[in-house]
Amino acid sequence: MPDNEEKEQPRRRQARGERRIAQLLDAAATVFTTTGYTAASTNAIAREAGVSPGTLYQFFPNKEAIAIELGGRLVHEMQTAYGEALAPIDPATPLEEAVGAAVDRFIAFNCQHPVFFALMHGPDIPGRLTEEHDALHVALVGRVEGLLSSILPEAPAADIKRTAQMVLGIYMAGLELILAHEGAERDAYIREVKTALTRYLDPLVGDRLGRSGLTTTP
Amino acid sequence: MPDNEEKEQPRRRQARGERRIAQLLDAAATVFTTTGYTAASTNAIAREAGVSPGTLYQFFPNKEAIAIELGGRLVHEMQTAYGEALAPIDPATPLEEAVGAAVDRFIAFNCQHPVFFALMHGPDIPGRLTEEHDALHVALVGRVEGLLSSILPEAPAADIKRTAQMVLGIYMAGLELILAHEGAERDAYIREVKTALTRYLDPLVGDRLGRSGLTTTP
DNA sequence: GACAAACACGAGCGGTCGCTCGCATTCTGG
DNA sequence: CCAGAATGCGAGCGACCGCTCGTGTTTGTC
Repeated sequence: MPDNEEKEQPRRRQARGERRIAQLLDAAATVFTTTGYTAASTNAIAREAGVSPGTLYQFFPNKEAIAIELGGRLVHEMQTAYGEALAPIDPATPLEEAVGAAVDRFIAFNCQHPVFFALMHGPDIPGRLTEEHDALHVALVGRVEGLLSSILPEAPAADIKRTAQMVLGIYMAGLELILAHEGAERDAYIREVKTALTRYLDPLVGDRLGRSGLTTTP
Repeated sequence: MPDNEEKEQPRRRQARGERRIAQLLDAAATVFTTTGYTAASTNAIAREAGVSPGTLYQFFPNKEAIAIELGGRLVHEMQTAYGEALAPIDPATPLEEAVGAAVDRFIAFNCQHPVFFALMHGPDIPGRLTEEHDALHVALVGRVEGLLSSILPEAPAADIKRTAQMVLGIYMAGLELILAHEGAERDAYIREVKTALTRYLDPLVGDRLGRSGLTTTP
């Protein structure tokens, strides 16, 4: 069977259809952000997009598929974002700068796409999306682990893993505070998150670089 | 109308009724923990408690009231718990001990009552319960603020507030990790949370106690 | 212009959920 | 012991939600 071009794609989208899809995803983003996934009704999404429920179901087989598609696009964008944010391991740059740059990237992304936080942190997200979120999470943890173990090659893997998880946890907690504030106060919280992460990590990298760490009772 | 004893209390509970209420609240706790508030159905709670839906509604006017009552009791217990955990400001004890003791208290509470975390962190909690949660949160932040400002009397109130919020945020993030693990790994995460909090706060109190803080470029 | 496919509509189907109501059973006070 | 309150039951009501389907309109192709 050499010429079944795709597994299933008897649908030739027109330009109008692509526009509708984007329209519906935008509407879904706002509805999901305000009410969460479960409480969001497909009729409400269609209404927000200015179309009928039937129209919505011409482009998405069910409610979950909307979240999947939306989440998928966000994850894709996120991957490029954190690829730029965490990829280059530059041992020469001081910790504060590295942390600051990474945090700034992620903050910018989450401020541009508030749905992301809402979709990925609700306890009511559909199964398929949970997998994507978990995959993204372990990818992020893996990246941080890679950075940490390149700086601390002698540390046990389990310790590295815990530290990476804590780093992400601290960042997430800070992100919630950051998104809850605006203007100058938001900037202050951004600085505070960077401070917290730097203080948490400084004793680790400080030891290696021969700086004065917080090692007690030498 | 001088003798309307209470606003509304024509209901004289029997011992059996009190037992049923406790039974229903226990059932609600398990259902809420496993499925969250919105997804939890009153019929499921009644089934879990081994009673009929009608019986449930003899003791609670609606689904929200169940969560309210359950949340109220938890908040009450929580208040005594954090009263013991954060009340005594002992400037002599080292930071690590103080943080460690406080964290241990809260961890113990949350491990005994996993509903608390589920109810207070779902995006779908009913309005009245959100108020209780917010009240508890500002109370906790206030306590931490009090502790911090007693140690750092010269620090601006806004900075103290942000630090207190970050402390709670780091703890909450750690709590999620702690609850997600068991046994030795859980203990390791408990230690990690204490480490993170200590490192975050040490430069602040370290300055005051004349220890070597992380103050850069003096 | 003709024809098919893609697009759009919205009433409504099946199902679930919160909650009610009529009635049976058990407890309590006099 | 008995009247009445408290407790218990469970079928089912009304509302909403995800989703469908028959029908009509627009778009691309020849």
